[in-house]
Amino acid sequence: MQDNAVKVSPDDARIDDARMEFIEALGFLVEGIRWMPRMVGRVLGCLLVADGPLTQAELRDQLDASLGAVSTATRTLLDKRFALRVGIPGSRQTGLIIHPDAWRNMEEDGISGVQSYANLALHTLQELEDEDSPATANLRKMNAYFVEVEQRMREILQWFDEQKKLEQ
Amino acid sequence: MQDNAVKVSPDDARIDDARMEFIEALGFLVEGIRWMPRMVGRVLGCLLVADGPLTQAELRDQLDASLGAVSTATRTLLDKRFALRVGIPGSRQTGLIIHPDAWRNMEEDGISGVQSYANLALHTLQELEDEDSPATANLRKMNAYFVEVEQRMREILQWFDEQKKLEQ
DNA sequence: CTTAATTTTCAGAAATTACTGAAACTATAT
DNA sequence: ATATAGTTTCAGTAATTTCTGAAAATTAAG
Repeated sequence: MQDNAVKVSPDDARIDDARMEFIEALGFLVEGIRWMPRMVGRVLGCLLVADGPLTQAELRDQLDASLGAVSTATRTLLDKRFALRVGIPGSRQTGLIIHPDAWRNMEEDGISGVQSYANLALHTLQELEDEDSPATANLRKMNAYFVEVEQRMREILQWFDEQKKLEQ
Repeated sequence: MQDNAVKVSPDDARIDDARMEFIEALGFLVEGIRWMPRMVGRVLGCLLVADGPLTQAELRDQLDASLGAVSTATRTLLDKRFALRVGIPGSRQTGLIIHPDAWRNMEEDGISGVQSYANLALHTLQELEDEDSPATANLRKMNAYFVEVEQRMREILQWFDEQKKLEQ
């Protein structure tokens, strides 16, 4: 039927536009994170809106980038446990998918950064031998804040674990 | 008394070392944030371990940096509401101190970043017209995560407000 | 083992970032 | 009003980042 063929194509195109917009927008957001080039965000975006594993060659085609850039971005996502490799039986290709725990892993990694700030303040407080000055008051406030943030981040990890339980 | 004079001086030196270490360490931590040069962290560090307002000239001396770099870092800290200007009566100098709500302001700013991620996922979901695919499942998980984080960050703002009430 | 598809690594180029030092600007004390 | 201490801006430079494209390495099928 002609009607059908005419109708489906534009729909598909619109969906592709939405996905491409998402990929580029995520690229910009991720670029706002240190040591996260835009390409990392774009590859992450591709994995998020893909309906199955993607090879690096497919990512290169979708993003019109070099294989080198895709490989580097892929490594970053694997290192950060945002992406996962999956084998494709009967093929020497390696598929990439979004890690099932990508966001939980992101949260987990964030905790160590927050701890660095908390520990730095605490360590300096100890060096200053608890004298009572504006400086030590500042450091105590700094430490209290980052300890509080860490606590909340741990609660988010628990939230993930409860979610997972509910799914099963 | 000689004993006193001999004893106090090394103590002071040790304290200064501790402060300088703090300043440099915070420089490195802050350098880990996009669009935050190390100098911003160092100036922030100076303000945190200072026992009173500092002028830009004093910051330059402590950090052995150029006035230009100090001025730019100062502007960044003022824009982000990490630092506050205080007038010094009878002087044309402007003092800089750590903002009393520095960490609360940091948290507040962080929320808009998290919202960007949540909104991007939601917007793309709407564009994809709630089809039921792996892609939309990914986007729903992404949105749920960032909404959850936003909620926790708002709780931290409340925690700050409660703290402030207790202080008074 | 050989071959071919795929991935990684790396040199070089382009773009960006962050500093210095000097000149321009601002504001206050006299 | 003037002089001067203090601050900002900006051109130039050094360092860093991120990409491309090609060569090297890896891996699995035949």
